[in-house]
Amino acid sequence: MKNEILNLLVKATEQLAADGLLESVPAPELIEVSRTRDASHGDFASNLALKLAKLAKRNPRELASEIVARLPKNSRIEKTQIAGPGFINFFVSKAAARSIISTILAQTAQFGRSDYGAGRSVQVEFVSANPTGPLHVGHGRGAAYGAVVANLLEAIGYRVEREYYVNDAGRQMHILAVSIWLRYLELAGESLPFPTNAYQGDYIWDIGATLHREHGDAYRVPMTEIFTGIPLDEPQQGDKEAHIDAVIERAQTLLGAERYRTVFDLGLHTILANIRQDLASFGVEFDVWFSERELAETGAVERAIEALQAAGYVYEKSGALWFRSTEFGDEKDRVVRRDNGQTTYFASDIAYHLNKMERGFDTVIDVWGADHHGYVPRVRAALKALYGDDSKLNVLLVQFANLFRGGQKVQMSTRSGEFVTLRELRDDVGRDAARFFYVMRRHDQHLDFDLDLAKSQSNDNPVYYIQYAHARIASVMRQLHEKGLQLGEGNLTLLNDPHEEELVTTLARYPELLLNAAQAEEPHQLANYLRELANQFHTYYNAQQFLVDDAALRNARLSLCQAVQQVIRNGLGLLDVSAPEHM
RNA sequence: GCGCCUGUAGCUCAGCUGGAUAGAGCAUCGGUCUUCUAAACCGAGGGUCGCAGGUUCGACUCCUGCCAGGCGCGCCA
Repeated sequence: MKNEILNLLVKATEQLAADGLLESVPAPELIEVSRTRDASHGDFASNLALKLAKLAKRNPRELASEIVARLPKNSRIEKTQIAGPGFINFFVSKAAARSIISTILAQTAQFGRSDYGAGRSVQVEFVSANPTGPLHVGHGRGAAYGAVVANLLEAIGYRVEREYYVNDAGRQMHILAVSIWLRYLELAGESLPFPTNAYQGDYIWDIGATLHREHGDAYRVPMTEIFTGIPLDEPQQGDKEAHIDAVIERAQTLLGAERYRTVFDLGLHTILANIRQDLASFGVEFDVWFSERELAETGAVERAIEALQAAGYVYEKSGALWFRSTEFGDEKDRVVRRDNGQTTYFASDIAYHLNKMERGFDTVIDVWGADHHGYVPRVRAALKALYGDDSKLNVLLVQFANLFRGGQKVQMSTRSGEFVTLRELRDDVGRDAARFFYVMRRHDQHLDFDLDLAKSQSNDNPVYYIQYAHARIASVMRQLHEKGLQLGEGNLTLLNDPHEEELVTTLARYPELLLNAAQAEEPHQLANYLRELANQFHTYYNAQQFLVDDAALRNARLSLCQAVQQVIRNGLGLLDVSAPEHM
C-alpha cells in the first residue's frame, strides 16, 4: 500500500515537471510516505509539498493541491486531503484495508517476510564469551539480542550465518587450565595457596574432580615444586599478575606439553559444552563455532601480522611489535606482539576479521558488550590497513543488564564468582520471559531486568499479555468447534466497528514494521508492536462477541481473530518466544 | 583529562531516521465478570522532552556550549 502511494506521488511529480511547475523531476528518494499517527489524518501522509515548496517557489499548501490534482486515479485510495502546513493525507478504502485479512490467512507463516535483502549474505557474530566459565546474565542479553537480529535479517531476505567466536587461546585460558589443575591437586591431597587471580568458581572444582576421577594421581606434582621461586601473590604483597603468569609457565614445564594440553582441553571442552547447552536451551543456535586457537595454529595470526608489516604499518618499540593504528583513526597505536613473544588478543582479532572478509560476506555484524566500545576503532583500523575497507563491518554494542529482585539491584562480579548465570535466570523466570525481557529495550540502553515482574503470572507481565492474546484466540476457536461449528467464509464488509478497523490497520503495518526493525537492528520495535497488537485485540475481545449467530458476521470476526493470531505467532516466533494454545 | 553512550510522566521506557495536539506499561484513584479465559477491559490525574543558544516552513529528533550519570582509555581478554 505504501509503495503504491509512493508510485502515485512519483507519477504526480513527473507530471508537475512536465507542466513546468518544477524545473526537474525530483529524485524518488526525496518522496516520503509515512503512516499517520492520528486517524483523522487518514492512513498515510506525505510531506512532499513541504519539501518541494522552496524548489517550486510556491507555498506548500498551494503546491500540495497541484500535486493532488496530478495524482493518478486509484481505486484503493478513497480520498486525499491537504492538511496542516501542507501535508497530503491519503485515506485507504475500507475494502483495500480489510483485504489484509485474506492476505495474512493465505500467507500464514510467510506473512510479513520480504526479499529486501535479496539473498545478500550477512554474518552475525554474537555471544562469543570466553570459555572460562558459565554464561551469565550479561551474556544472555547479547545472546537474545543477536539471535533476534539474525532472525529479523533472515525474515527480510538476507542469508544469515550465526557465528560464535571461541576465545580458546590466550592468557585467560591458561589461567583456567592452571586453576583446574590446582583444584585437582587439592583434591589429590596437596595443600596449596590458591592464586588470587585464578578462577574461583565452584565449576573449577568440578572439572578438577573429573581430571582426578579419570587420571588419578597421574597429574600430581608436589606443591613445593610448583611454588618455589615463583613471584609472590598479592596477599604476600606481590604482583598477582606476575604470580599467575609464573604459575602457568611452571605448570607447562612440570606437566609437559601433552599433559598440560589435556588439562587445558578438558577445561575448554567441559565449559564449551556447558555453554552450548545453555544457549540451546535458551533457544540460541549457531551455524559456526569459530576457534581462535585454530586461527593461531594454522598461522593466520602470523600471516596477518606479516601482512601489516609488509604494508609498512608495523614498528618495534621496547621489545614489542606495534600496529600503527593511529594512521587509521585510532587514538593510539596498539601492540600485536608482546615483548615476551606472545601475540595479543588484538592480533587474533585482526586475523579473525580478515578471515571474515575473506569468507565473502556482504555484511559482517559483531555484537559486543558496550564495555568494548573503545575496541571498535582499532579493529576498523586493522580492516582499513589490510582490507582497504571497513564498511562491511557493523559493530552493535549491547549495554549491560542489571537485575532487580525485590526492588534491589542484584550485585554481581565475575571474577569472584558472584554472578547470576544464564541458567539460573532461565530456571527462575522461564525462557520466554527471559528472551522477551532482554529484547524489550533498545540495545544501547541499560536494561533494568525486573526478576519479580518477569516471573509474575499477572497482567503486569508483557510476555504473558501477548501470549494470552494468542491463547485466547485459540480458546475461542475451541469454543467454536465445541458448538459443532466450523470457520467458514465470512463477509468482511461487516467489519466496520472502530476496534476492527484499528486492528486491520495494525495488522497491515506488520510487514513495514518488520522491515524497519530489521534494518535498524532493533528487536524492541517488534516487542512493542506485539504488545500494541495484543492490547488492541484484548480491547476488541471485551467489546464484541465473536461467536454470534449470524454466520457471515461470526466468520468475518473469526477471520480477523485468526489473522491477529497469525501475526502474533509470527512475531513471537522471530523473538523465539513460544505462542501457547492454552494458558 | 580525552573518547563513546545516555538524560522524555513518581518508576521503567517508546517516539516510525526532521513532521501535525509528545505516547505506553507500572504505580495512584474510580469503574467492569449470570455472556467466547478478569493473565482482560474502560475512565481520571500526572510533562519546562537535563539547561542555554543555533540551524528552518517545522526540533524530543540535527549542530554548539554547559550540567548530570554510565562505560572505555593495558605489552588483559
